[in-house]
Amino acid sequence: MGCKRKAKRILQTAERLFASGRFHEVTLDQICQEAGVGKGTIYRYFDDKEDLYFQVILTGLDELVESMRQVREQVDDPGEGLRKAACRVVEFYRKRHALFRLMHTEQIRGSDRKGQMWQKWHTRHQAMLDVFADFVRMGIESERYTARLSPEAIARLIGGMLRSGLRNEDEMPGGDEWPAVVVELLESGLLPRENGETS
Amino acid sequence: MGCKRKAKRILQTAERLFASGRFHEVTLDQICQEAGVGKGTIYRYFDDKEDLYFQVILTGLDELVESMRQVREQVDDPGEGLRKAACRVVEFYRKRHALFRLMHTEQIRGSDRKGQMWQKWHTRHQAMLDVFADFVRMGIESERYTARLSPEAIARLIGGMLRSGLRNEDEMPGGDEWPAVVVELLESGLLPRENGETS
Amino acid sequence: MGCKRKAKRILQTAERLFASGRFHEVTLDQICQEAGVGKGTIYRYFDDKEDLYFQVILTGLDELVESMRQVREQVDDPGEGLRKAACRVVEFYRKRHALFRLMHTEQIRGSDRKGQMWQKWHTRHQAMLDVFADFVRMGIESERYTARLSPEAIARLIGGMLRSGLRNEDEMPGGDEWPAVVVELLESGLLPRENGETS
Amino acid sequence: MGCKRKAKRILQTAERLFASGRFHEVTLDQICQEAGVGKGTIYRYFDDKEDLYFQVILTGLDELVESMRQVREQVDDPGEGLRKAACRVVEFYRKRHALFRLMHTEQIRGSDRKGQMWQKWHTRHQAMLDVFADFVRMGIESERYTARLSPEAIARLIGGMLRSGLRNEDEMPGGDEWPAVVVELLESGLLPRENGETS
DNA sequence: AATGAATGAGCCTTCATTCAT
DNA sequence: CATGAATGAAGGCTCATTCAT
Repeated sequence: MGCKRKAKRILQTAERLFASGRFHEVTLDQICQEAGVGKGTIYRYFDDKEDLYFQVILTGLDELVESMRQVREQVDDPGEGLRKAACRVVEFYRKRHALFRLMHTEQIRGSDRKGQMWQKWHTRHQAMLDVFADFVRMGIESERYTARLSPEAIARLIGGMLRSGLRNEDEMPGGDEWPAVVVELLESGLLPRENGETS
Repeated sequence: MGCKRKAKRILQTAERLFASGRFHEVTLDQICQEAGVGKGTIYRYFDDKEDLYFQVILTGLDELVESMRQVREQVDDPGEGLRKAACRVVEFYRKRHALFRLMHTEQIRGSDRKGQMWQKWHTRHQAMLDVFADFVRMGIESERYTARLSPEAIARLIGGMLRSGLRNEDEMPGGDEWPAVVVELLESGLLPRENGETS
Repeated sequence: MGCKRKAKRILQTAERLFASGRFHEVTLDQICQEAGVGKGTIYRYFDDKEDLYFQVILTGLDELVESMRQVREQVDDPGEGLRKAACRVVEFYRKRHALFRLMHTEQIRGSDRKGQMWQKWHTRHQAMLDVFADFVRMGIESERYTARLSPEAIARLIGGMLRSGLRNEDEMPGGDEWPAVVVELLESGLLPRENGETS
Repeated sequence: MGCKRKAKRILQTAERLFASGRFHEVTLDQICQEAGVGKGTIYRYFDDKEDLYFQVILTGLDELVESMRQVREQVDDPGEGLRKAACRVVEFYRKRHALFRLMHTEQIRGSDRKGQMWQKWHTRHQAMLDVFADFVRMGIESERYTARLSPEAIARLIGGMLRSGLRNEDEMPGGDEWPAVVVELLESGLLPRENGETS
């Protein structure tokens, strides 16, 4: 039966609200009100407010990770892979704008339940970055790329650039191309090349 | 006389505590306790908890901006400028680790007082990025650099990479060199060069 | 069901406590404690402490006004009407001694929410005095009374006398008669009459 | 030396401010600010906030009592005495409008220091009313007045009427005459007289 | 004597959580 | 299962009072 329908509604509403304000500025009253459920219902599906918060994030990240893995399986060329993956990330966060803010909140390390949650966040975030890292590694192993940094480090740098780009899309080139442009910049660098071709 | 001494103490304590937990997890009791001042004293120097929070951020950013501007005035070469500026940012955040978390929290836009605070944050953040953008522009105008992105956009990308690097310094090359390495990567790109020189 | 039961309990307790001390001397802790409800419950039924305060007053005044209007509908003779109305006022305040203090507190004029509350207070207070004024007007129109003051002014004077009497009932004639005696004094005056009849 | 100057300034400012809001709405910061003295200075002349509050009231009442006693010594005729005393009260409160609100606040009975203060208030208030009572008694003893109420009770009634009149001067006859008119109403009554003359 | 920065007890208010219906 | 009235712990904030200068 639609017993998970309500959980879904709660998650969606929470995603929207948590994105519009800080944790302590969003009340469970707001969430259950806008989700159209009773306040107690939240506690039937989630342990507490913190749990709901993390479920929103983890559920979202799961979708993104799944989407990224498809790219890795479908593309062989490192450059194309990085570009597609980058576009995939940006597309995802454009649609789920609310999630964007949540995902990149600084985590608090700890050993309690909250710490375990961040552990899960870490795993998924890593899984997403691994797609970038895999393509970079592929490029290095095929001697197409050369770099003084590890694939993992480069993956993080890509992540950082995409994040900055998303936060300021108005400064980026229009359309859906900018993630590709960013990746190409990383491939070619700022210094002009003799055989200037990039892709 | 040391009439501002207390305000300083409060700011420092608040910086440390706000960095160790989210806004709502830090109580004014903690702050005044660890700062060694009475609770009311906080309100002599700051409007309220929110104001204190912002002052911590803005005060920190001011220091960083000042430090960055020195680089711009001391260095002429674009590449060296970018490297030094990048190192300056990383050095700053290493010393003020606590500030790092705070500075990159997602801002909430608004027209009220909180919105005005974020406006100020924006101004300072922009001023910091402008140093990067200026060096990039310098490089482009001297035809040393070539890029399909605006200097401002590239500045943001650098900022994003540094942020990612700082959050995962263990994955970056050891020592104080990695910011320079990151800048060099951006300069040279991943694709191998015929005349392999980098800087 | 008894969903308003708690609000009633809160109002009654607040009436008693507010009457025993000034606004700032009564704490919500006292109120909810003595009312046997949780502190948060107060805020389910009232906006804040100030609102509770005004609701106590307005609710009480409503009862009095209702009681007064009955007198106006039941009595035709001006003198009898004034006497009965006066007795009604005094009886009411004797039973609701706590309310007496509250009702005659000086109001603060203003245009904010507090001002609106006092506006409501004014309306009800006026409605109560109108009963007196109506009887006086009736007496004047039937040429039974003659006066250099408007019925409204006389109504206020009656109100003032009753207030003074209530505050010092020990100086007034015993029993329930003194309000009637006061009205009769106003009717006949202090100067002796040739045909000494009073009522 | 002018060491009492400051106390005077504080009293005057406090009188104005206490009249403009309730006890808890007036802060010592406001008072010392508007009085142009340091906050600590208040405590050199007054025990605490409560003490200052009462000193404002008592000081004012003392002036009024003094003024009333002059009337009693200068006038012999009961009617004229009552009229002059009534006018004196109204004149006083017109000039010291701020005091009016304070003087008629309901007192809280108690045995502590606050209770002692109200005791003093009572003494002065009684002294003021005694002037009215004395004239009434004079009238009764000279068989000019006849009444079923004691002179003290009638004095209170007069006080009550004047209070009501003051609170609603716009409803009273214009000019300075209305206190006299009120007293004359009490003398003559509402019922028409055969030999209609009043004074 | 005068000042006003500093204090901290105390209070209002919020809101996550519970549980009777 | 769902609800939302009730709860009370917790925290932001105020302001009377003190005391070093």
